Amino acid sequence: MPRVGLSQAAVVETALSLVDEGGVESVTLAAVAQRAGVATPSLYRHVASLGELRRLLALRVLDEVTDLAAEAVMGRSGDDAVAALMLAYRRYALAHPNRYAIMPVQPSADPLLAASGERFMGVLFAVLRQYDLSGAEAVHAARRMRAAVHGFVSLEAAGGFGLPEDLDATFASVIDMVTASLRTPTTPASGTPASGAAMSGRTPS
Amino acid sequence: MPRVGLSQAAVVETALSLVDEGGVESVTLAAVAQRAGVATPSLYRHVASLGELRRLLALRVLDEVTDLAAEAVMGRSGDDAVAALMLAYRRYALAHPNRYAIMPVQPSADPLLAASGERFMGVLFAVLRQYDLSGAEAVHAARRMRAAVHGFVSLEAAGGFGLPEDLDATFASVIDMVTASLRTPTTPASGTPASGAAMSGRTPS
DNA sequence: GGGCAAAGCTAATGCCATTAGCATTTTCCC
DNA sequence: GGGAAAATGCTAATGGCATTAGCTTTGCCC
Repeated sequence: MPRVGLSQAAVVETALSLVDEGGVESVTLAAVAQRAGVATPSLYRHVASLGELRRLLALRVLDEVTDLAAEAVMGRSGDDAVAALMLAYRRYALAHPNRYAIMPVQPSADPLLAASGERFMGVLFAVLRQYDLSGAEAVHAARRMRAAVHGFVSLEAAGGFGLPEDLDATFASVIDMVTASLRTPTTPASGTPASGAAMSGRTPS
Repeated sequence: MPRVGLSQAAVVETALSLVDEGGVESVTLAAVAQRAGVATPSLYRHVASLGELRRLLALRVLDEVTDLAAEAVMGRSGDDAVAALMLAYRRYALAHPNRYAIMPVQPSADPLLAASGERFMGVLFAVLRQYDLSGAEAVHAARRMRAAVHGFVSLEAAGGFGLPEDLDATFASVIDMVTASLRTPTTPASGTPASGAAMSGRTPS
């Protein structure tokens, strides 16, 4: 038997091609093995289980998104950096919708993903540096940004926006919405949720 | 054999309890059957397949969210209505995180979900009535709102926010971010909104 | 009380993940 | 170069699950 010369990286790569073609649910060890030209149990030499393979796929996606986001942000600051980050993020999800669908949402819960999750969060916070945000405000701001991009992009990648209106235009308005909220200082801690809704009329410039 | 007296509704209800306890992946026909006190193949009298059961679960969640959102909005308008809608939406997701995880993202694609999806979208648009939005602007606004709530809430329900800062406060700022963007008229026609920040620099490739 | 549809059951099939144990290849050390 | 040791692959077997086929029983309607 000529040995195939598999490796964990090769297994993940094969699985990734299955993700791209048919989404996560099409990733079975049987399918990966067939595509790799190997019997199913042979995969266990490179991967502990189907579950681990899935986590490795999530890691790959997280790293890809982080790399693109980090690169997009370099040499920019303020609104420009935020926009570049969000655009790069969206570009990835549109280019690889099935990959984006397995973007891990809570990487800190998995030791395998934790470090990459830190790096990802680092990029988000780095982009906020130019705004004058206190520690807690920066956290709220990063969460807003993440919620907005992830929300838009996950819906879009899943085909969730049915109407014909231009999605580029919507996303541009999402970017504006986020950057405006970063420029607008929040009223510190005065009770009711949405209390700031009262203070209207900050026009973004 | 005393007949159990199952029905599609009862099967869905049983499956829903499994969702609450262990997430969607714990919903197997075998588990539902066991909990219902019936042999697995008996379920096929009430449900066409596991796939259909999953879609019925998604329908249920979509309807529950829509009901709560619709009720929250009644008798309110403007920022107040938007805040109430978003808060009710979040309240549902926090009360039933595993249910929210199966909230259908593209209901229009499934005949079973399409009508409920329309109703859901109807609530979103109804809430925007008080703002002076053109047709296209209303679509962009509804998408922003949906992206922001869904993004925040899906991340939160999945445990995606690891830092200790108060999530109620973050969500309040998300509401402010959205309402502010609704109050701020977008510059019409002369280039897309955010064209300056968003489009000025695209990262290579 | 007889018949009929609905609701349930058992048996069987096939796919999948996973484990155990065996064969073969590669590596690496001398 | 040669041989042990580790790494890589294989076949066989197990058990869970969804699904189908075909049979039995129940409940109801007249």
